[in-house]
Amino acid sequence: MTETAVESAATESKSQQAYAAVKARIIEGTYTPGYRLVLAKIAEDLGFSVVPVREAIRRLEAEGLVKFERNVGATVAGIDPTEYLYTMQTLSIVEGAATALSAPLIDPATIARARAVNQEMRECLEHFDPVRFTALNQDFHSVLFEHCPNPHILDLVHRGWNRLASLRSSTFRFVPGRAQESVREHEALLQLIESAADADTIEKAARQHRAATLDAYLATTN
Amino acid sequence: MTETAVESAATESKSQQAYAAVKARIIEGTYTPGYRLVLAKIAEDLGFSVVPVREAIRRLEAEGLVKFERNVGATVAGIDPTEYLYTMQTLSIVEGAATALSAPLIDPATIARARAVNQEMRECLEHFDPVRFTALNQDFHSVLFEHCPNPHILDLVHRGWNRLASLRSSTFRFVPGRAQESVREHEALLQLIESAADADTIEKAARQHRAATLDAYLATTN
DNA sequence: GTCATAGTTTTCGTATACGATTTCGTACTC
DNA sequence: GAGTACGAAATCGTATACGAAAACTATGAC
Repeated sequence: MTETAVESAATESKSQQAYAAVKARIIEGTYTPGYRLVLAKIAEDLGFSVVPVREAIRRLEAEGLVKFERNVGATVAGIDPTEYLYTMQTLSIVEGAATALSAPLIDPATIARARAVNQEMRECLEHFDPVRFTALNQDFHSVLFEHCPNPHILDLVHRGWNRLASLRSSTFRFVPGRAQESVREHEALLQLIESAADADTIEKAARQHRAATLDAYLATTN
Repeated sequence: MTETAVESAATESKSQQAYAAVKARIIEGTYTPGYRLVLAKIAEDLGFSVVPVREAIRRLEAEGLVKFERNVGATVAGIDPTEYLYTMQTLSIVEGAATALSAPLIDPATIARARAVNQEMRECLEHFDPVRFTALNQDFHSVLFEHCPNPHILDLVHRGWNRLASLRSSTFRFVPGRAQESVREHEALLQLIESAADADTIEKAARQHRAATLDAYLATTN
């Protein structure tokens, strides 16, 4: 479920390849926030010309991963705490909605898989492996969203995740105190889904799950 | 508040101009869904070369207004009823959230302005002016969102609106029966905001306001 | 009359080239 | 020593050009 680096078949356009390559580098942390993305340099690294690279960068800009300034250039976006707040708040809303929409379509087997992921997360806590924990956290929700009936909302969720991923090596980090609660909330969420709770209850729980992490962050800064 | 056609100052990059121009044409209905956007042709129309046009089209694709297929070309997106459902559902969620977030920041003067817009909408109903009604409807919500504290969510709202606008001349239309209810719901919403109702109540009302239109549409097709 | 096939045309995809703008470094002035 | 002005370098923005893929059309076989 981890994103493979993808040196995809030549059937993909170069702009597509450039997009995937730069995006991967941002998400995996090679290019950290503030890193200057010089078109010519990236083009040379990837082995093709600037036009497709430029297109890729603009696409990343549309997703909020890159900040582009006219006649100046592109940089990896966003260490701004305000931006973090916006992203988390938005994510809280769309994740809540995605969970509520998906819940009625989740079968017991899927619940079991999600529970297995959550169990792994518990183990990560014991061995203190925050990187894997974060990845699993995303996997957990991905499992829940597998049958999400609205791809638009799912897309918004993914965009939010990407944004957060790009902030990985910045000031916004894994909060140890939250992690244990997070695992507990996951289990509570699964039980709500199993018991076919009404959409509203599930949405609130899922929303709160994300919002609590934001609150934990805000608490550390105030 | 209506979008002026904008033959903006030459201080804007051509790709930016192309983006605005094509977007405007889609939203105003010159390019209807299915219309084929040939890069070379648009470039010639606008008086510059294909590269910036290409970039503009890709940007519009990211916003969902255009569908782009490798080695085939671009067409104006989306008359698909499914797509309409996704968009409306998403819009219901993000508008609900935007309204709830904005509500505490709305002052009496703003309420008054919103009410004035709503009054105009009532008059539009009497003269049967659906085009203006639709525009005013957007204005109404724009007024409410003026102080929305989360620009990301506001951006999602605008994207949804643009998508809907692009569908204007398609099968999804002004539903006369809904319009009267819509005006009533606007007033109810204003009263909730005035009375400082809790965020949850406001969010539900705003969400339902959009969802009801979707339901009305679905009722006509079933 | 329908289907398959080959050739033509259209259109996209990307490389290269050059002009425009910004930035950075240096020298000069106060 | 601080600030400003000028020039050089870096980088972006767009035009043009050509190769590649797909779509269209016409021709022929069954």
